[in-house]
Amino acid sequence: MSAEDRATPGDASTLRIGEVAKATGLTTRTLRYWEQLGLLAPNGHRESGERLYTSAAIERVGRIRELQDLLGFSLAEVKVVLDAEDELERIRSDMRSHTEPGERRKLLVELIATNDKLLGRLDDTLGRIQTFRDERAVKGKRMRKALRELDAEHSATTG
Amino acid sequence: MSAEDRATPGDASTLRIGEVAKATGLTTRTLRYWEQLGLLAPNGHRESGERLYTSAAIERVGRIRELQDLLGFSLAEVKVVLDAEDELERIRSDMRSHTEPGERRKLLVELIATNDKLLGRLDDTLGRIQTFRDERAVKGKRMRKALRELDAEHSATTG
DNA sequence: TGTAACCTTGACGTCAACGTAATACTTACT
DNA sequence: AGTAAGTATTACGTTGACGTCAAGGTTACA
Repeated sequence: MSAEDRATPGDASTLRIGEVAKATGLTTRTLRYWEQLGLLAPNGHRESGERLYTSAAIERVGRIRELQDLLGFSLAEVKVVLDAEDELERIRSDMRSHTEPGERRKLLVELIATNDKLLGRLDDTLGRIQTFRDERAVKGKRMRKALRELDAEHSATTG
Repeated sequence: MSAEDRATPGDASTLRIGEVAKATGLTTRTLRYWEQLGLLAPNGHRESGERLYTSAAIERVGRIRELQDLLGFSLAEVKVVLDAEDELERIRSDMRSHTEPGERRKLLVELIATNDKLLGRLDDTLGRIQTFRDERAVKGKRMRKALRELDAEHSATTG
């Protein structure tokens, strides 16, 4: 019967959904929801229907959180990025497969465009946050100066 | 009757809510909602109750959007930052008021702490986005290399 | 073998940040 | 003065990203 299972169920590196949840700090609900959105699929299922993951899922969760929290992407946007990454991985591991060179080239060009677009977006965001940061730094200096003046005034009064 | 109005209603620089909306690209609903949250108050009202703004409101909207979109702050977090900024402005314009120096100093120290905290958060975010960006750049280079190799292979076949 | 802990699939609830619609008054323009 | 366009308030609807039961099957360990 173990031959029926897809995800090497006896394997020590096989994780149940609760284990992935615990390892990532997410809830099982979130993991199922993300699966529903096509962000994170289990490696396979047992006959009972139980989801089985590998440790790669944990890394993928980290990637998703990075995009979600760090860059403020919606899960739909995250999916676009991850799909591109997956596509790239597929192409790279599939490089000498039976796929036609023309087709492969087309995919690559598409990926490069996607990547460049993302890079542009990142640079834009970086620039704007940098500007904002610098403004803040200037304000901080002004505030410290005001504080020093206040203290000098006080010591002049009391001294 | 015009003497009853608070916000210099005949003034050319006085804006109705729809004008602010048009100038900022927001809806009037959003402006009223933000007002409800204490983020953006009109400069005054007409007797009819109509809200009246100045161009400062437009700048403030920009500031809110910056915090909201750029840094991914919730409107509650935005409020904290804006309140601090307002407080600073009040202190600066009010520097020789009747407020006690001790009190002013305390406020200033508090503002500096808030600002430093925000700066730290910004730097953290900047660093992480930078890392992410660099990863992407590396991947881009790899992709371009793969593309070149693909093209070289093809020209070798056909040439 | 029992049974507590875990998993499954629904399905309804929640919270932020608005959208949208209804009703009534005001402003602006002809 | 008439009327279209704008505004106010109130209130219910929506969307994303989950939380939280409920009912029932499965796993794992004593």
